[in-house]
Parts: sequence; C-alpha cells; structure tokens
Amino acid sequence: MTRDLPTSLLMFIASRAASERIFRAVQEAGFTDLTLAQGRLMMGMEPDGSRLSTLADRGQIAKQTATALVDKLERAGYVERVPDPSDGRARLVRFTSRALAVLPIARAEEARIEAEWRAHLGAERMDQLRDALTALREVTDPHRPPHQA
Amino acid sequence: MTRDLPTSLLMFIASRAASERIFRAVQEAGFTDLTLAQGRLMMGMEPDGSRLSTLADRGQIAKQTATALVDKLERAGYVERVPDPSDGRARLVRFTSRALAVLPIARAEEARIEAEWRAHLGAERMDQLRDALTALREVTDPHRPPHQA
DNA sequence: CAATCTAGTTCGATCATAGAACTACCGCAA
DNA sequence: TTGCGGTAGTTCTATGATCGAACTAGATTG
Repeated sequence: MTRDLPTSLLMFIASRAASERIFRAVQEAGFTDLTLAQGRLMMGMEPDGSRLSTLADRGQIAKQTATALVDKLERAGYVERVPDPSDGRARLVRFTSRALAVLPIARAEEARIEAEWRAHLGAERMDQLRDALTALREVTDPHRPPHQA
Repeated sequence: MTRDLPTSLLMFIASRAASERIFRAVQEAGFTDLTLAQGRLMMGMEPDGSRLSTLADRGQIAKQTATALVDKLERAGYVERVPDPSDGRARLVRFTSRALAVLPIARAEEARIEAEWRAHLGAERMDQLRDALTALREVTDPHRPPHQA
C-alpha cells in the first residue's frame, strides 16, 4: 500500500529526523537559544576558525545569510570574529568556549543515531548505505570531494 | 582525505541537490512564482484533494504554516479550497489545472534524477540504497508505513 | 599607481514558521 | 435535544532564514 517514494524523499525523511533529534538534544542540554540553521553553520566550521565566505560556500547559502547567522551566534556568545592575519579584508569566525560545550553534545547524539541506524539495518546494509551515499556525492555535491583514484 | 561525514549529512547533501534540481526545472518551465516549500506541499497532496490538517501532518509543519502556504498557492492559482462534503468544518485543497501542468514537470525531473543516480551507482547499489532507506523509515518516519509482515 | 577583484557588511524585502487565541462545526452522552 | 469537549481551519503576531542590490575596505595585477 505504501506507494513508492522517490529516493531523494526517503533521504529527506531520514536526514530531517536526524536533524530534529540533534536539535532536541542540544535544546534539552540547556542551549535553548540555538536554532537549526545556526547549528548547521557551526557544524561546518573548522576547529581553528573559518572565513565567512567559506561557510557560506560550504553551506550553500548567500554571504548575507551567513553574516546574519554569525551575527546571532556572536551575540549569543557561541562564536567570535577575529582578524585573519593572512588577509586584512577577511575575518575568522571562531568557536568560543560556550560553543565548545555544545559540540560534544551534538556529536554524541549524532553518534547515537548512527549506532541506532546500524543496529536497525545491520552492519552490512549500513555499510552499503554509506557506500552508496558517498558515491552519490560525486554527482550531487558541489564541493565534490577529490576523486580518489 | 575526505573526512568521514555523518550518514544523515550525506543524505542531506543528496536530497537537497535533488530538490534544487526539481525546483530549477519548474522555474525554467516558466512557473517562477512557486517556492520550494509550496512545491513540497503540493507533492504531498492527493489527486482528489487533501485536508489542510493532513497536509500539515504529513509535511510535519504547523497548521498555520500550511494555511499560509495554501493561501499563497491559492492566490497564485495552483490550488483551490472546496468544502469537504463529509465534514462541515473541513475543506479539501485541490489542484487546479495550472497545478496539473506543473506536476508532470516536477515528476519528470524527479525521474531523470532517479535514472541518473541509478546509472551512476549501478542497479545493484541503487537497489540496496533504496532498500536501506526504506527500512530506515521504520525508525525515522513519524508516518511509519505499516509494517509489512 | 590605477583598474579590478574580493571579503564582508548593510539595507530592504520576502518567505517560512509557529504560539496563542478565536470561530464554526462535529460527536457523544445524559 | 441540548450541552460539552474535541477538531478543522483561520487570524494575529512575532521571529528566523533567506537573498538581491549596493556599499566599504583591503588585495592584486599590470
């Protein structure tokens, strides 16, 4: 009876469920001022700080959007902007200690989800799933990872 | 070198790419007033019309959100609200002929994507992918499809 | 040094989203 | 049949995300 859903929709369902769970975990840990979009941006940051354009590019959002998100994150004390020593125009967005307290929570929930999925599917199917999804990046990810020969 | 991304993020990447493509195809066919959220709502409609609450529930959005989306779709001439004969409180949201012109375009692009992915992965891996994703619905989809014995 | 490009910001507009409170209607139960 | 609790949908209002356009400051190149 369950009609055949498009593959992309199946992905959407699962990935949204994961997002929601991580978001909830963070909320329940007391970080109630973080939004989903802000969290997503933070997950794309490098440990030593990232440029705004890099974040925008990586998240496939406009620079203005990234600016707005970083503004709010900064006001809430999760990130700070420091000058980029290698380029006077640029600034690096860096985690504050507050952010460093959130990240493990998000990562832990992420790991829990991954484990549950693996338990539900079995190791083999989970590996196949990851394999297929990874291969699909070659045709779906604008930040195509370097073709590993 | 490509660090190991969470499975849910891999799904997000691919599903967003698909959304974008379908959205663009619809835009390029001249339907420039449709937004992504509106399109998603339409894709969740039944051919004979759906109740607003059903759409909200299915799309995991609040009733108010669904109302707002339907308002815009109605103003743009894609759907109409008709009384639900079986319940005086309810109304059915139904496609207009304008919507019936868009749907095939979206579905065609969807099919094209599906075909490309299958070509890229090979039939076997694509089947495994769909199999795993479908199984995951049991733990990620609030509208859990009936467990088929 | 001048022309040009790039990083980031600001302004302004639109869309998506949901909490709260409301109206109209349904269904059931005394 | 009357009345009360629940449901469908809407309106009001507020917030967040998003981006086009236009701008500033610093970098780059010929």
